[in-house]
Amino acid sequence: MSPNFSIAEENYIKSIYNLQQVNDAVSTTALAEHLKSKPASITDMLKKLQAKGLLLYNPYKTFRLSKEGIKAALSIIRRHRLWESFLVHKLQFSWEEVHEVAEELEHVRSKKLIDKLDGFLGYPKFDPHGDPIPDTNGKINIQQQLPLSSLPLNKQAIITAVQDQSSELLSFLSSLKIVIGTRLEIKRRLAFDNSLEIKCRNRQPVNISEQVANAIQVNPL
Amino acid sequence: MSPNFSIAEENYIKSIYNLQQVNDAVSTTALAEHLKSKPASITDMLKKLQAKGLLLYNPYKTFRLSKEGIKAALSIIRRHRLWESFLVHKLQFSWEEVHEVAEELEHVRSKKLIDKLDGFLGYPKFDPHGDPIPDTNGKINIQQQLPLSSLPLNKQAIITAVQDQSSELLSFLSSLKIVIGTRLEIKRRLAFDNSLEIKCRNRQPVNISEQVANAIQVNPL
DNA sequence: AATAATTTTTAGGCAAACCTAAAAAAAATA
DNA sequence: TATTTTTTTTAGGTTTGCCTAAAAATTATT
Repeated sequence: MSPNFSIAEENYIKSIYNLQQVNDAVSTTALAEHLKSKPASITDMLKKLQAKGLLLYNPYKTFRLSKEGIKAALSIIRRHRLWESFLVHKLQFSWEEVHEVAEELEHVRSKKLIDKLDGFLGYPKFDPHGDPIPDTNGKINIQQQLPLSSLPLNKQAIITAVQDQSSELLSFLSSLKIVIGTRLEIKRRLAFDNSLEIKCRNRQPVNISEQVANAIQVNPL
Repeated sequence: MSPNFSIAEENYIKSIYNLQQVNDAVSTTALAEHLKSKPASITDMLKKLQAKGLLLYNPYKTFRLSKEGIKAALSIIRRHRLWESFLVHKLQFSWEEVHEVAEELEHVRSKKLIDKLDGFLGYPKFDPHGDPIPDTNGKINIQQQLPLSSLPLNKQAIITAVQDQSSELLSFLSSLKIVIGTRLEIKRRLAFDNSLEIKCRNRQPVNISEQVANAIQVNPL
């Protein structure tokens, strides 16, 4: 008897989950931006989610999902990622265009459908973006994390975190379109300074220093 | 630029389409029953649909979809029937349990998704219930209708109508679990009385008289 | 044709999910 | 610490889609 949430609620739950993966707790403004809505609307929904026991929330403070909320989030994320896999592997959608469609499909709430789809796809462990797919029970493969500098040559990996107090590095990387979630591999390792030539999907390779590579955490696929 | 309808609107359009297939025009009460809602709610929506040019409607009279409305209906029905096919043929859902899930999937409005799904399924002409699937342009195969008595041996067909004033025949047939929509084929034709041995899917064959076979209209697959 | 019964619409409300503008609280700064 | 700035919440409003109860129109019956 897993409870049923409205589409709006599901979107909030998923967004909060995604944001708190990065920052541990979420602010009203951040969530409003993520959902392209207004802070006042967020407050409305926070109260509803808290009343349902999905959210740990004190007025004027940041908030995060409860155990229950995380369970709900993982089930929504499972649906999303399985549909993305279906779209790419069965319907030949390209990697970039699946998100929007999966965003709609994920709201079809039939456990049987999703479990059958999972089987049809061969119980994939990762979606086409390299993100892990939670299993029927909501268990998600803990992402193995290592510094980019220790990633073997030509092995694909996803950026999971960037160690950076100043956020200078973060903005440098994001100017290169390298952000958390970006999939990349190392094409070359230059011996004289240990700098790396990295390649993101279909983009031109870029060169980064050993120090930067040490600060980037990745999850090998 | 096909216009986008809300889920509620789509459900109304589809129900009106289905009802007017039987009766040519639809009444407020009939639609309310079909949608499990109340007549007053129907009136509300009728005004909206008329304002959008989807409905031919005069207050206190029966109504029907406009050209535009039929076009919209066919696109929704296309989605529904393709998803039903997917569920049965790819995910091994049984024939009876697909409707509910397809009811949700049909509201995912991505033409590209549906056209790709169509290709993935091999451009099926009929859904698992035997109902015809409209093509990308909304063209639907007109159901060829003939009396069961003229159906060739071993050719599958779907019952589309039963000619019966008294409804005595209808209740007799439904006691045999033979209703509109039932899929069957003729296994034997007995020469001495022209009675037929018919077989429905995985059930035991039953025998029906020539008169009954004349009253049953079918659509060969 | 007049009246009764049924069907449909109108009127007024409700809940969900959003919004803007103003008030309150928290955080940053002088 | 006091003040300013930023963030969050409250108050009140909108739209969509539904509801009930009463009024109006249509249909059926006498």
